[in-house]
Amino acid sequence: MSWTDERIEQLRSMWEKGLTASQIADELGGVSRNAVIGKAHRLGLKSRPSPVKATDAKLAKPAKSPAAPKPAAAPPRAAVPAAPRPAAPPPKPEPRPAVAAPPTPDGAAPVPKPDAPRIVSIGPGGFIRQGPGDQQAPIPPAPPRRLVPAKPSPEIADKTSLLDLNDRICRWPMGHPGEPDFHFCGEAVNPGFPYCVEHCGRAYQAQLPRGTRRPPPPPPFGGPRVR
DNA sequence: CCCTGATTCGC
DNA sequence: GCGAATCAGG
Repeated sequence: MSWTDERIEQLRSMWEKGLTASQIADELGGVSRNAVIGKAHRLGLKSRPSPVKATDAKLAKPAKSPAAPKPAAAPPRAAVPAAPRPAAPPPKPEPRPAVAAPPTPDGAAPVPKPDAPRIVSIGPGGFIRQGPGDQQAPIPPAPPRRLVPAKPSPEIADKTSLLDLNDRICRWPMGHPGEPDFHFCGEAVNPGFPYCVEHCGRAYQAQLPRGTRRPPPPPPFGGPRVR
């Protein structure tokens, strides 16, 4: 497997979400946990709570002198033909961070405090969608005033692969990356958005005042795993 | 032992 | 640049 832009973005997103390297490796598939960590460091995004003691700048390490941490003659790294390791085991379930939903007493006035914890929605690839209040500089190119009803397109019997993606078809992932039936929505996009009208509704969700319960939280990657 | 991330270094 | 091997803490 190679690090395509798509996969790098998934790595970034998951890494910043706090998923472990193993989980990320599982989601991406075809890469080891070490590969994920290595790539993350190469990307510059590093240093999340590590079990290993972070070397404090002030703390000098007496045990390790810069003179010769590792002498030249140290070939324990012999190329031993190890047994073929399973390249890509089937992904395993992963604990999804539950959406924070502070209980509001019935009848209580849903007054949104400025610093109240936000309920965020998760988009495909694990992006954290911003609530309306977080939109500092509106990035959406041209939010349409009115959403047209999604037109069903029965002729999408064929799956839309990664190679089929372009600027005009919906990139919403269906299934999970690495799995055999993983594909993309492929519907015509909502103009100005990377997704079709239906999936724009999943990707961009307005934050409703407290107390109002909306049906289902949007699951990333198109839904919970079925195993 | 298991897990984690960090680092090294041959490729 | 990549990632297995290795290290080191929890």
